[in-house]
Amino acid sequence: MPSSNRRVTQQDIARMTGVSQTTVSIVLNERDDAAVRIAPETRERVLQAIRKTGYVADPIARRLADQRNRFLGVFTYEPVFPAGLGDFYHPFLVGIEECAERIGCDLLLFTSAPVVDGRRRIFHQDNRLRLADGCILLGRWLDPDELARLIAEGQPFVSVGRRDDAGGPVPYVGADYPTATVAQVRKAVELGHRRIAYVGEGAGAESHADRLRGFTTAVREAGITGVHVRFTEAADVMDQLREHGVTAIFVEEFADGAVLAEEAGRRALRVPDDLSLVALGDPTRPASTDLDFTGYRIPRREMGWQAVEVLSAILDGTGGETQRLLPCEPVAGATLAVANA
Amino acid sequence: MPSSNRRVTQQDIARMTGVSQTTVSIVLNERDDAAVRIAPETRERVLQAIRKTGYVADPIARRLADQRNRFLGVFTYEPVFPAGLGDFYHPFLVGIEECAERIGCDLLLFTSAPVVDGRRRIFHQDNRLRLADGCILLGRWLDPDELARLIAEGQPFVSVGRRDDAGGPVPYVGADYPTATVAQVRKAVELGHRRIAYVGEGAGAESHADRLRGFTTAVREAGITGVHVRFTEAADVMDQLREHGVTAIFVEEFADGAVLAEEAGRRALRVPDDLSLVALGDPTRPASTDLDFTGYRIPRREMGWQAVEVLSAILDGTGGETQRLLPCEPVAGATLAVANA
DNA sequence: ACCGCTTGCTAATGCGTATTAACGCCGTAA
DNA sequence: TTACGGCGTTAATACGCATTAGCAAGCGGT
Repeated sequence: MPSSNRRVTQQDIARMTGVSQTTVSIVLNERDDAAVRIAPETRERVLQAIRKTGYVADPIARRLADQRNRFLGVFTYEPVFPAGLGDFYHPFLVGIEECAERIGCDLLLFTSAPVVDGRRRIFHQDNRLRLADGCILLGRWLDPDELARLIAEGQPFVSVGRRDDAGGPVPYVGADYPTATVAQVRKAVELGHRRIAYVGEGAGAESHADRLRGFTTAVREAGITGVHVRFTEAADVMDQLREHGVTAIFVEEFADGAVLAEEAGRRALRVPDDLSLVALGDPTRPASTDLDFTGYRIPRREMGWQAVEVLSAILDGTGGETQRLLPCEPVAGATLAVANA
Repeated sequence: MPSSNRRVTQQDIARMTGVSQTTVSIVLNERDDAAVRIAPETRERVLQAIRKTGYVADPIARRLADQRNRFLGVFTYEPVFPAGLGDFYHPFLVGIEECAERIGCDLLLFTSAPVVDGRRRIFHQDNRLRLADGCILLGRWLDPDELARLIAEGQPFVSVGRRDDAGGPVPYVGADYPTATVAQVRKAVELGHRRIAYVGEGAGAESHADRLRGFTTAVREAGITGVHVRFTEAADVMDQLREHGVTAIFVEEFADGAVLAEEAGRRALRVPDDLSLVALGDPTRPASTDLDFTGYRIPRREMGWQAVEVLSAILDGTGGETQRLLPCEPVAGATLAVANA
């Protein structure tokens, strides 16, 4: 019952028991080496003092000695807890947290990263990434220059989502968009579609490029016609698609799919009877629709989980593949049907 | 370009620059005492080395020496990122993150706290709360023993949600349930209700007790009849309420309200024509209902924000009220109408 | 009596930072 | 010439813990 304000330290316990601080540390850590041992009665005396005072080792000092703080940083260009609902990032974080809990690490959210030109920056006046043992990077698009610098500086990190090389291979856990997209196109081909379209950027973020690549590959493989249309305005896009005689549309962004479906309705086109729609992934923006879209699901939670797993392996120096692609789960849905045009 | 795995230290910078570790520390902390000063050119040399290496002070060491590292801890008894949707805690975290970003602190999520007896514990073998400068505690119910210990040990923390004294006043930012509840009851009274009920625990968590207290106060004030029924099964509860001739029900839990509305429907009772329903706060569990409930909204985001504000004040030693109650915003809704019984 | 071995413990050190006291230098006043 | 004070920097230390090397005592064997 020390009324003093100061925390009880091993030194205090040592003095109370008439032993050295080292002894207290040894007893605490239950070390049973041949090299260092403590007589049972001494051990008991120390333990009693510990119990009496309610002593707990200071985690800060412990980690100083450890050379590891067991913090995993989480960096996102947007706020980690977005204000908007229908949150795309949430599942990743669920996986990240679950795995972090499992391996006994705390998560450090870099909320203090200053916002420049409308988004956070990794590198800035005082880059706090180093505060953690390693970091998870989250975002549809990561600045290649910043990635390159991370690699050059040898900072342990893992990206959620595949990334192109940036002056070296980038450790990542991504979704296998090409394979998943190819599967969707094949399904459409089997249903008789011969003129299909990819609607979206198809470039910029790796996840977009990967989808388009899968689309293009499958189109060539099947020997059918595939057009690529950037999304601008629903009416314009739909005009173009109709001109090309497209019967199935593959949308990069779920939300764009919802908008196109609406436009189709306006033109008295039934989905999927007159026009098929396939959503290449989950909504990244809120989208309102009653349709049960055909497409695939990004294994977000699993990606988060495995990203932490890979990071952990990197930190432990355990070998292992540092680039992983996870399969997307197909969703049957109700917007893809037999071609009819 | 140090390819070594070790993190860069002040000592490294010092060696690179040909100065002492002390000098580096001084430059870093921008100390401008009369007692200790550094020539501008030396300072510049050091700063360049720091920039080149991307050095950041080890937060652990800093905290050991300095007692501060600009981390704010966030402790929750449940996972911070819950798997379920319709997440009750999310808005609190949005506010917490926003304010943390504002004051330039990073957030440390204590995901590593081990689960004992089905929930996380603050105190255990190595309590990591101290790793942060201060902590935000989140949860419907916080163990009073753990709170008492936090207070006794003088750990800086703030609870989101009002808490009873635990061996001393608990710093908190809570919602003013009593006032908000009184207002709802008064509204019902004005509409002619004379026999009303409170459905819920009304005890245990402070937030429950506060609601019931408001209810009781208002009932007494109005000189009407108020009964308290614990929620068990919808049918049972409804039976009891009908026996008492209740015309307006105040539910502690939104979800229970939804269930009761359903039960009412089963008995051909129209809401609100035959029976009024008031929800005392937002859903804490997912609830499916088409009803636009009358009641009030808990200022969750604002509570999170202000909790960080209070914590920051505590850490700075700035005075100020450490117990705040925020008003709840009334929601007109469509489930409270003129009494009819 | 000496060596060698075991047992039980401690002194010393390092981890990375912040702080304090002090040191050497230079110029100026006494 | 000496004393002195401002300037720029550093050596030393503390923080609380873990770890390593090593010390002292006891004991059996030659």
